[in-house]
Amino acid sequence: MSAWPHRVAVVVPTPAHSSIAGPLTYGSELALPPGTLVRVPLGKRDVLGIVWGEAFGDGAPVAGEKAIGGPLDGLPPLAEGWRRLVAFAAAYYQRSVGEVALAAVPPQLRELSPEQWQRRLRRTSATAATGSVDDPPMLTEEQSAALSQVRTQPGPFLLFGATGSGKTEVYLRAVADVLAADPAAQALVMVPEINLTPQLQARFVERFGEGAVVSLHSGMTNPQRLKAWLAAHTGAARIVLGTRMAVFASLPGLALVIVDEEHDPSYKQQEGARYSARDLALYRGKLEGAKVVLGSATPSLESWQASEKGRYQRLAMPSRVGQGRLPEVRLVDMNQQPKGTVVSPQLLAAIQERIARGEQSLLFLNRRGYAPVLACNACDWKSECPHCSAFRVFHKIDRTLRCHHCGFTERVPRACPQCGNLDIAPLGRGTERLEEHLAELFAGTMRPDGQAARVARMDADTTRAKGSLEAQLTEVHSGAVDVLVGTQMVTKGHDFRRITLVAALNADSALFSSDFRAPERLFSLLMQAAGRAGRDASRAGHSQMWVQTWAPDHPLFGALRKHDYPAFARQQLEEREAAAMPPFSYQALVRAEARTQEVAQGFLRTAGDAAQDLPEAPQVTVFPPVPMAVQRVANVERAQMVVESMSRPALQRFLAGWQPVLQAQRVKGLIRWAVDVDPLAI
DNA sequence: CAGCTTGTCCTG
DNA sequence: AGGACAAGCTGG
Repeated sequence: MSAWPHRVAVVVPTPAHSSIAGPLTYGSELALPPGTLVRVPLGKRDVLGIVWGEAFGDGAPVAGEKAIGGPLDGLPPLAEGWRRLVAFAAAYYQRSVGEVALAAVPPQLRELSPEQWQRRLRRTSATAATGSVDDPPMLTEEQSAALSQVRTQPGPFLLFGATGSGKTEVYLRAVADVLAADPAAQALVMVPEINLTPQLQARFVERFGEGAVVSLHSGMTNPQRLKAWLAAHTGAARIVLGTRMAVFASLPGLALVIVDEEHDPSYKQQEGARYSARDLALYRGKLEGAKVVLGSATPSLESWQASEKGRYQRLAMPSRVGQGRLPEVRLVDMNQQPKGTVVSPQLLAAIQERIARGEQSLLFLNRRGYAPVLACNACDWKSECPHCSAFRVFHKIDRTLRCHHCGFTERVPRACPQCGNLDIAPLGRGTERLEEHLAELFAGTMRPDGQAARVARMDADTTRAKGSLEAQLTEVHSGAVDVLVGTQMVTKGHDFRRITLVAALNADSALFSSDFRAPERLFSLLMQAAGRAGRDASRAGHSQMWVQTWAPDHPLFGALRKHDYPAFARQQLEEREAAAMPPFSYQALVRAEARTQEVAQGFLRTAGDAAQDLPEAPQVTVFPPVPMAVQRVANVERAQMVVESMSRPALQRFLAGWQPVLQAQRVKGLIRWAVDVDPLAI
C-alpha cells in the first residue's frame, strides 16, 4: 500500500526533450479532481503542476515518490475542455503536456505564496454587467445576412469582408447573441497584435460595459494578467479579448470564438510550442461546441480553400459601410526608372498634389534604420555583424551600426576598419533616410494654410517608448503631418481619415524570395494598405494606392487592381495544387542550432536517415537539411529540414514516432533542436 | 590549482 | 525549464 490515501498524476513544466514528458505520480491526502492546480516538489524546488488524473495502480509506491505540496485553495479546477485542448496542442505540436499546460496559465500563479494567494482571491469579486450599453448602429443588409447565418448555422464561418465592411459590428452582435441566449455563456475574441487590443476593447466596453470584458496579451503586467485570467476562469468576465495566447484562456462557458484577421501570420507562435492560435481556435470550437468565426478581407489560402470545399461556411460582405470606393491602383514599373530611383517622379508629383490640397499620404518601406548597409568606397568592407551572417544596419540618429538579428550595436567607425579609408557611405535606404530625403524634397511645398509640409516617420524605433505609438497616431489624425513614412506597422488597423494616397515602395522584394507564401503575404499587405486610403467618403473619389514594383506583370497585380481577392486566390491555389504545396500537402520543419553548420546538418541528416525505418516513411518525404536563410545568429549556426506529406494524419503519426529518435540522438556541439508543425516560412 | 565558464544529467 | 555537479580555460 501507498503511504498516502490517494495518488494522482500531475503534469509539470518540463519540456518534451527531457526524460519526463508525461505526468508524474504524487501522493495526496485528498482526492483531487483533474484540473486542480497544485504545488509539487520537483527535484530541489517547488513547482506548479496540474492534476491530470488518477495515477495508475495503487500498489507499492514508486521509488522516491513524494507528496504534493497542496492545492491552490479556492480555485475551481480547469475544465475538461481546456485540458483536452492542451493535450491536443501538445501532441499536435510535438511538445510535452506539462510545458503547454503550465505556459497557458498566468505566470504569477507560480510566484504567489499560499497567503498571498488567499488575499488575492478575496479581492476578486464578480462585477459582471451585461446588456447593451451604447446604441448599436443599424445593420446593413450584408451584415444582417451574415449574422443570421451565424445564428442558424453550425459553422465554422469564414467572414469574408472588405476593409471597412463592418466586420467588427458583426462580431459585436454575434457576441451579444450568445451572451443573451445563456447567462453563463462566454465569448473569446482574438486579434493578431497587441496594438489592436485597446481600440477593440473600447468598442466592446462601450457595448457590454466595463466589468464584462477583459484582455489577455503578453504586454500586460503579471498582476493584470492574473486578474484577467481569474475573471475569465471564474466566469465573472463574459468576453475575453486577446492575442494568440488567449486561445488557451480558461473559459468554462465558451460559446463563441472570433478570430479577426485570421490570415495574419502573428497567430503562429514562433517559439516554444509553435502553435497556430487560429487552428487551435477551430479545434477548441469543435471540442466545446462553440461557434467559430474567422474574419478577413484576404483570408489565408488554407481557410479560403476550406470555404471553397464547404468545410467552412463563407459569409461575404463585399461593400464598404458609409465610406468611399476602394482606391485606384497605380503601378510604377521600376525597370523603366533610372537606376537608384527611390521614389519615382510620378509618385512624387502625386504626393505634392495631396500636400497642396491638404490631404495626407502614407508611404511604406519595409526597412528600418537609415541604410541597410554601410560600405567602404575603397575596399570591399561592408558593415557585417561579427556574430551573424547579416549586415548591421546604419542608424544615423545615434550614429550606430545595429544588428537586427542579435542586437549587437557599435558606434559607426570614423574610418573603414579594414583599410582606414575615411570615405565610407550608406548603401540603400531605410525609413530614416527616406524621411530625411522626403523632408528635403518637400521643404518648399506649401500646404493650403501656407505652412511648410511636414514629414513624419513611424516604425519600431519611433514607437518603442510606451505611449509613443498613441502620441504619433494622434498627431497624424490631427492633420499636423502631411506625409507619413513607416514600415508595414502603419498599414494595420489604424483609421487614418484624411489619407488619400498610399504607396508601397519596395514591397515586392518578397516576390524574389524562395518562400512560396510570399505572394499571399504581399497581396494581403497591399490590400490592407489600400484599405487605409479614402476611408473618408468625401475624399475617396480620387484616392490612390501606388505600388512601385520590379515585376509589374505578376498576376498578383492584376487582381490587386480590381481589388479581387477571389481571383488572386484562384490563381494561387492552382499554382499550389500543381506543385503539391499547402494547403494541398502538409509540412513540418526540424530546426537545429549548433556551434558549427556541420554539426547542425549532421544531426538532421542522421535523424532523417533513421526516420526511413518508421512505418509511415513511404507516405512522407524528408528533404535534405539546408542552412537557414540567416545561417548564423549570435554565433550559433542554424540549419533546417523540411518534412512533407499529402496526409496530415500520416505526418502526425510520423512525427510522433520520430520524436524518440530525435531525442535519443546525443550530438556534441548541438545546442538545441525543435519541430515546427505547419510552419509559415520555410 | 583556484575560480570561473560551459556542458550534461536529472527531476516522481 | 532550472538546478546541480562535472569538466574544460586562464591566470600567474
